[in-house]
Amino acid sequence: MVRVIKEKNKREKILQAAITVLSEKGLEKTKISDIVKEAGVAQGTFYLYFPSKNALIPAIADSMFQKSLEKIKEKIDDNTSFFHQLEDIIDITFQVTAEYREVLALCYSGLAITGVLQEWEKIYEPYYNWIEERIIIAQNKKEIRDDMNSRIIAKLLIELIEGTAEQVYLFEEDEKNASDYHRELLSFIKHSFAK
Amino acid sequence: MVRVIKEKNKREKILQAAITVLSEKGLEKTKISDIVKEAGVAQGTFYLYFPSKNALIPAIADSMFQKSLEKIKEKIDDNTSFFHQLEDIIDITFQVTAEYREVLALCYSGLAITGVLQEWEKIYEPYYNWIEERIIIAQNKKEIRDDMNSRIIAKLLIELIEGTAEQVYLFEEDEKNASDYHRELLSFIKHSFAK
Amino acid sequence: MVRVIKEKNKREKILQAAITVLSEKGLEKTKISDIVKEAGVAQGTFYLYFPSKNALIPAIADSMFQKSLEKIKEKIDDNTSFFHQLEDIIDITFQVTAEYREVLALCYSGLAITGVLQEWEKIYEPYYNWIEERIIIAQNKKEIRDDMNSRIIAKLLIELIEGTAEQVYLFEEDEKNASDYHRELLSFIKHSFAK
Amino acid sequence: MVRVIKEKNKREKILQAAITVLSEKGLEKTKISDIVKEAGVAQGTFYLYFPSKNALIPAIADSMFQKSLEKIKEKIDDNTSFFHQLEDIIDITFQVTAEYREVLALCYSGLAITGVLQEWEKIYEPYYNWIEERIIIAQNKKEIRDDMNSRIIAKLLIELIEGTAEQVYLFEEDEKNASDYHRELLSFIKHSFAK
DNA sequence: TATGAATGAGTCTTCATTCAT
DNA sequence: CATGAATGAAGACTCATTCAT
Repeated sequence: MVRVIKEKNKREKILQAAITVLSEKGLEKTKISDIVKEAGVAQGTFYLYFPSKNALIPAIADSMFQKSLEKIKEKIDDNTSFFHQLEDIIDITFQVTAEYREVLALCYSGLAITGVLQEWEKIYEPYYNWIEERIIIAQNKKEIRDDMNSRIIAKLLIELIEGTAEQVYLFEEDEKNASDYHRELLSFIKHSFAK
Repeated sequence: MVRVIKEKNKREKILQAAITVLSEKGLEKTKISDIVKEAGVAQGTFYLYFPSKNALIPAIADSMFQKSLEKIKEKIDDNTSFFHQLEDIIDITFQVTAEYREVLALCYSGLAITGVLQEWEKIYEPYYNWIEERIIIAQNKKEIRDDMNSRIIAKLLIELIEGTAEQVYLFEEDEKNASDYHRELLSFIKHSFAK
Repeated sequence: MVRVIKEKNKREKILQAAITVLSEKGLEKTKISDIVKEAGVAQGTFYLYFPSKNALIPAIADSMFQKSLEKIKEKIDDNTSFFHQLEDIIDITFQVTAEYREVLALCYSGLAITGVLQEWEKIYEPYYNWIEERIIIAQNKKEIRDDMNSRIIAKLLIELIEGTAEQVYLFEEDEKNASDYHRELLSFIKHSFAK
Repeated sequence: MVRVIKEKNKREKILQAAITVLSEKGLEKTKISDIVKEAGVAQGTFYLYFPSKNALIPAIADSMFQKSLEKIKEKIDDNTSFFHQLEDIIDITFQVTAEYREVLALCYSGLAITGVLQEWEKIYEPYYNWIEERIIIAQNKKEIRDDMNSRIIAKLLIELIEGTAEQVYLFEEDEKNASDYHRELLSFIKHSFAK
């Protein structure tokens, strides 16, 4: 019993160590030896759980994303208005982006480097679906205009929110404008959905 | 004189070769030796024009971006309405993204790798400014609502348009939905700006 | 009881698996993991029966050689003439070489690698002795000339027969000349022994 | 001019260093780093002249063999009798085998390991041809019996001489019997060829 | 005996960069 | 400016072996 828990933890342990080290040093400068040292396992053990260094990136992206989505789903109250939900989503996205900025940058670049851009789509799929649902519900409730392709708009919405959060926390030199971006973003989106 | 021109072109020749090879093979798999072979120069010659391999990425990004912006500026007619200009911008962005999809992915990843994310801002600066100007003009002309921070909205706008284009041409499996995305995007933005 | 038999066979099972895999992949590319997979036992089990990977080679060589010698001894009729016996020996040597060509190549290379060339001598000892006996008997019977060192000639003889078989089945591209070699070899030896 | 000589020497330098080190340590234990240290060049330089570690073996075999054959050809006097020539060939083969025993063992095992046994044939081709010529000449001169396939007998002859030399210098524990082997071998062959 | 997850030492190879010509 | 042979640091990955169960 204890054994099973241990086994399950070993992959997770390596993954967490990888996130830690990669966040600090970036993809190129991170050596497998750094990761296993951080994880407290042997060099060879890494290769029992991951086929290669590059295989880490999608695994991390997936892990990161799971957490974000969980956080969002758990915070959002289905009984509040669509716009209120939107605010919460933006809040959380900004928070998560701020907290994990290095890892996110890593994921973007890593997926591009390793040439598996399509992986993103698979990872995002549940998020797209979940947002689309909210949009359809809001359309049915007549909260927002209904002459839009809910699927595409879900993607644009996520793209816009995450892109803005990245703009603030990854590209911008300081974050003091975060609240301005936040406000403008919300306003921009509200107008887009307004009937 | 002919010689001088040739010499002057050598940097450009290497840059073009780099774009070609990088587009085909991706960042990790592209070796300097591939680039110089493609360019038809000696290995050492590369280092006469670029200080290092990593220095290529910003140079390419810059080159790419110049072309895009030029194309946009030259196509946009200042006398048409803001929304008409918007349509043109979206058109061109989609075109450029489609044409240079691999290079763009490369630029994103490359900038993240080399840790010079702030470079982006410098490169984009003129574009931000130019869009901001259009927004201010449109606000003054009362074409669009004026309760928005023109600077921030310029960034959001560019982010949204480019993000959507990338969605279509980099992440999506096929491009047959391009026109749907195009239409929804335009509609989304129009509603945002509407008074 | 059945269990005991099974256990006893486990070493043999591993040895056979090793022969199979090594014949297919060669020494360098064969991993212990391949062998145990083929044998259907666990990785650690290998080390219950063999102290190391290199220990396989002499074990295989020995096993191979035992079989060959048994086959030869059982086929040879002591009552026939020396030259008739020679023919049979050549026949069998050609057969065995043809059947186990990869394993033989392996044994040669393996013995050289592990630096235990002298092992060969030990393994061949019984064969040398046996051939030498035949030679002495034939000398006593005046079937062949007797001005030769029976010990040395036994070695030369074996060397020549096996070398020729290897020439045909290991080095030659096709085996269609096997019978020519066979005939020339026999004739060559006969003349050597002739009074 | 000096430059050309230098270039030509660098590959040769590495090859000689490889022979030295491999003779001492064997294939498995020899590291590229040992070879380049011995050769006095950089690690990477090795790969400018040889595609891999394994590529050394055929190159060494070839080099070794060239030297032997040259030595033989230069020593043999075409005007002497076939049997006299035979004696010289045996002499030289014994000498060369004694001198380069480790390298020869290496070549045999190495070619087997790397699975390129057929290379041997290509390398030996000129030697086979040269011996065959002598046999044919001797047949024409009626020095030896002419009811033999000169091609095959050339191979058997070489096989027998080299095999015996290896027996003496590679497998035998001490070499004090060398002259006995030498005498028996010559006698064995003479009888084979006798009319 | 049997297992197979874990170990970690060990090395081949790559490739950005340099510099003598 | 141009060359391209030479450099050598650096690290991903392998795999024989061990040992707790």
